[in-house]
Amino acid sequence: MSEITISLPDGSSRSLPIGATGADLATDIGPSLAKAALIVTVDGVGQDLSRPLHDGDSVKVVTADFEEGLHTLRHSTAHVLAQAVLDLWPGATHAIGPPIEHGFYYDFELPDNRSFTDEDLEAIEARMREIIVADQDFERCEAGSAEALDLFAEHRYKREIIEKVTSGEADKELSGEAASDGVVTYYRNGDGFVDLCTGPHVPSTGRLGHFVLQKVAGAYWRGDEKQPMLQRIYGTAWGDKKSLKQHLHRLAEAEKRDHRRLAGELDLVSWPDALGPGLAVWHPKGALVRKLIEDYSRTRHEAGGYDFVYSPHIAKSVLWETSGHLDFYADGMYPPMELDGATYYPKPMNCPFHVSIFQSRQCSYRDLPRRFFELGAVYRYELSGAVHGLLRSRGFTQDDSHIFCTPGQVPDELASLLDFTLSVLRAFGFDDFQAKLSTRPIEKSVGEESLWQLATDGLRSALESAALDYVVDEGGGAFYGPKIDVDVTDAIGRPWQLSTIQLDFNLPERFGLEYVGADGGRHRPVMIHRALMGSIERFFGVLLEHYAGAFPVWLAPEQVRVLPVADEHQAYAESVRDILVADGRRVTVDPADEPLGKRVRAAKVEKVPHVLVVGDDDAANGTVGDNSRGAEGPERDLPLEEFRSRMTTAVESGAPVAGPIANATSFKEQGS
RNA sequence: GCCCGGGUAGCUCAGUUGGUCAGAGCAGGCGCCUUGUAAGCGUCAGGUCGUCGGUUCGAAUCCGACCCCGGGCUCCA
Repeated sequence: MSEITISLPDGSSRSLPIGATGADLATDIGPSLAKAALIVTVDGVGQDLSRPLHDGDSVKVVTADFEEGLHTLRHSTAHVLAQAVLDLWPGATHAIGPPIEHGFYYDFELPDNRSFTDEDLEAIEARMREIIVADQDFERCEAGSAEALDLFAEHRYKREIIEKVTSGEADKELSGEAASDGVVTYYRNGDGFVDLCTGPHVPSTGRLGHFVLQKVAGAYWRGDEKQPMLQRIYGTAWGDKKSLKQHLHRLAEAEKRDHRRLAGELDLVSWPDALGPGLAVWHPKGALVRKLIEDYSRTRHEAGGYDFVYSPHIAKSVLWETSGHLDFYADGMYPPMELDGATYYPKPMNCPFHVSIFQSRQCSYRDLPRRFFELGAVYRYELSGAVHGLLRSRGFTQDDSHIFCTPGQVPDELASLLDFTLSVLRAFGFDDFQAKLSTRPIEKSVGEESLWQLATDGLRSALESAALDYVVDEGGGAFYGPKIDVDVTDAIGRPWQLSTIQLDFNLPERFGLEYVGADGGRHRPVMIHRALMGSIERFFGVLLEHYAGAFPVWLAPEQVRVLPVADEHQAYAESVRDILVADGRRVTVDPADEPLGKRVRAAKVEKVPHVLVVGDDDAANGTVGDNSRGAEGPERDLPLEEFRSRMTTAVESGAPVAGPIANATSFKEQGS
């Protein structure tokens, strides 16, 4: 046999001479593909174009249009980054440099423990471009471990990887960096630059170039805070100039949506230095939106069979000892206060209080499930570097509930809980969900196997009946029970983890919770912790970014602004306002002491959904000119009655009170 | 907590090598203008240059400590 047969993704097959490579295959298919090809996948596994194919291989020629192609391109760009850094700083050493979403990074240690500056980034980028222009081949090599250790004698992190990999101790992250089976693979290019790597890589550096270096950051070696802090350089890389440009544009757009920026611009929330990190104050407009969100939450919970409860912000240490928080969560708690000989802690969670309420009287199975709901403010000592606007703060309010039920009630309770969760999130314009089911950890956990089984099956069938996309994190659950986390995708495609439904077999045990069953005996209830928005503050921040500050009408702090054309229309403007206010709308009048254009602009900048301009014609005819957010231009001579009824429709469709939401997408349109 | 970069008026920022460097625009106050859909004109007021210490004849500028902010890392049972 002098030929091999290769099958292609479209089901066709091709014959090539023995010894033909991926590059040969691409050339055989067509010249433009040959030019665009970066690697091939053989039976789904990436491989350099220069490597030979074998008879019967199922091969895909991969270009930058495929995820694997971009991945390789970014990985190869990371190699060039390392090459440039090692060129420019003799004595520098490189650690790991993987591709990541949208780009890549590489970790380094520089001589004398120095770090990179912004000017360094420019120099590195310039050197990288020289390497790319030189069009150096990426050459795949193999070595025994002793030989490899010798090759990387000057590079302690590479040696550590080789040792870990060859002894079989490598974790997932490291094994991608080197090789397997006693053979170490590495790549060589240019004048002797070598890097440990399993590949594959693009054929030569000339295939790269649509990249920018973005930032320098510190990163612990192997992500362990006990290990040395390395210098990480992040970059982004794409297959062509246009994609790179688009990506940079998206980053700029995301920055414009930053909730911290919008919170200031729209006068919603601020973080005075005097309060301390992670602690915000809510200005009237922000507080109004927050109140609308909270009111909606309360209304839904009231209709959903929840009992409202309240609990204090601090409690004696015994409560936290019983709950176990002082054992496994002390680092996250604010420090204690000594009062009257007792030790009090600010609460990091609401659950022990709700448990206390459950304990306050004897309970029959007929009373279950009991669902306690509280917008409970908690305080957590987040690391100073972790604090981030409203998305990660030290004081926040959970839309927290604890449900106590019998084991038999668990499946139904979970199913209705998940429906409830999704329905509430949809009301805020989220309709793209991704869930994660976390199951029993392999190592220590509490609770009987049958209970874990029941709860995990319950969660799974709830996910399935809600037709929700989900992934399973095997063994990823907490030691005390399985859980579901729900992510939403926002208007520009970013995921946010909001909701959690967490089973707890531990707290009922620790507090000795009981109910009296139908058999007259005492039984232990199952407890479910759940938060839908998670934290009201964080949810508000996510909404602000989701809507880019343009809240839908039902949430907008100011729904309508009336602008009289001149002073003589002030009285009519006020009468329009009064009529709308009587309808329950939030309306202001901006008097004519500035030019109309300026006042229109101010209202637009503040993202008021409806700007009504009223002049002579309007006062005479009972009309308004509606310049609504997102519309192409103003709508003149609109009868006020018509505007009122449109507003009623808009507000009512925005905040459904109960049950499944039929037209969830409509709010998104209003928000745009 | 760790690495890097920052902190000048309410906001956004300019301030060269230490020496008329306390500045601009917007926002705010007061006048004028009376406007038909995204910035009218004039004028006034505003700052312990994050804080505290140091170097210097002299510090927004140099040094140290601390506070706060940003980007990462770690963390988010």
